[in-house]
Amino acid sequence: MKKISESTVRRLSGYLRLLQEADAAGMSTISSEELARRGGTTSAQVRKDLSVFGSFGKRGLGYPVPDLLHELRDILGVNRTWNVALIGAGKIGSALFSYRDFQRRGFHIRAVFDADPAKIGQHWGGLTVQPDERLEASLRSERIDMAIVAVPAEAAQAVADRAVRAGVRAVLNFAPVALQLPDSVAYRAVDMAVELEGLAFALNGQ
Amino acid sequence: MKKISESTVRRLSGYLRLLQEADAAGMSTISSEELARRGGTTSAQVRKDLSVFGSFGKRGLGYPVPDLLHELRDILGVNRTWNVALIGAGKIGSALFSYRDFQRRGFHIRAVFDADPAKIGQHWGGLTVQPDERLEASLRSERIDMAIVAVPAEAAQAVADRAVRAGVRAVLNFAPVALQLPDSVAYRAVDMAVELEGLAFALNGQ
DNA sequence: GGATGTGAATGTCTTCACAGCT
DNA sequence: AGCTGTGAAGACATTCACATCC
Repeated sequence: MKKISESTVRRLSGYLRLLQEADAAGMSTISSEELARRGGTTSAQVRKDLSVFGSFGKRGLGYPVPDLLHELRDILGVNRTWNVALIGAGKIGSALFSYRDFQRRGFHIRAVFDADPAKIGQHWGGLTVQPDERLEASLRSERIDMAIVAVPAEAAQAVADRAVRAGVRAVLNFAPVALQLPDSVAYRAVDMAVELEGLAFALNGQ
Repeated sequence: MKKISESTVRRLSGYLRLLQEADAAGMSTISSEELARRGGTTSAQVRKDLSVFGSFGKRGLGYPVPDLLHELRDILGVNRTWNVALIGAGKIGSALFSYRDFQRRGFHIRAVFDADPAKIGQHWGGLTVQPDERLEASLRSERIDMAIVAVPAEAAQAVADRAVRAGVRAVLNFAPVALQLPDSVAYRAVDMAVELEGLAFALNGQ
């Protein structure tokens, strides 16, 4: 199978959201031109992105919204449920937890961990914040697929290593540090400082 | 001046952080090899990235840490202070606000807004959460450079438009929607769903 | 000796443009 | 007539490899 670039996958996520909106709005068909306009890209790009996975459109008409929606869910792997653990129950962890859109999209938070005794034992939704020591046991018993790392920078590499040893195959990192993980683990990082510095750079050159 | 790609700028942010760590650790010099290893790239890439802006290294030795740190701050535009407004005082807004690393890095939150009467008037640090109606006036009087959009998806485009009309030149968007803004405005988006779907895609193909 | 800086080569991504369906 | 699907061209980014200098 052909290798798909990260930017392509990011755009596919964008198309998925646009199609959900179009579907909710009752549109039965949508053109590459329309997807491009709303997603901030070009129609040729949209067609190339989709053509890698198949021919979903009808010439002269565009793409049937419900079908393409289904296909994109398949492609991205969100037609199923993923078990997610939240490591770190601080400000960011709590904001992420209450972002219920996750659940709706099939990412179910099954466990929450923290090292702070004041946090341990708190009830979050139907879950109890577990102590750091329970990490390995709980990740295994809950068959966690993905770990969201939301601990201080100093602690991030250590918990990520432990999560990977406990069978986690994907990590989403919010700590401001570049984690070193085996290539077999899918990795994404969200870093506010990087984004703000990117904006500063853009403003700096006028 | 040569156009710099977004991925280059992202890597420069990474080098900046690594240099801060190296500086704190008392290292006086660092090689492209070392920066590459810690930053997850290659030494040739590091040298190419830096060479666009000048010759900062010494052959046979590497890069002088304090000098390169200073240069990178200049390049990225973080040797000065930026005035930031936080639009939306919900869970994400509050997590972002308390992320004091911003201040340390020169991004000062000068104003917070929300449309919810229960939030308006709350004291956050030295700031008072202001009503939505005050947006334009306050953005102008505080000379806000950047707006962080942390409102629900439905409200995001409208507040972003108003912020831009009030003179904001950069937008960091946390709402799960693609904002349409003039090219003159620097734009970055952080979207949890996109990241999680990227991980799901990676796991899906084994 | 050792690591930078950089053209040249290679690889990847995007845009063009049009044949081919509906 | 309209819009997709796709080779070919073009633009862009990364890697190689080595002359250059401390």
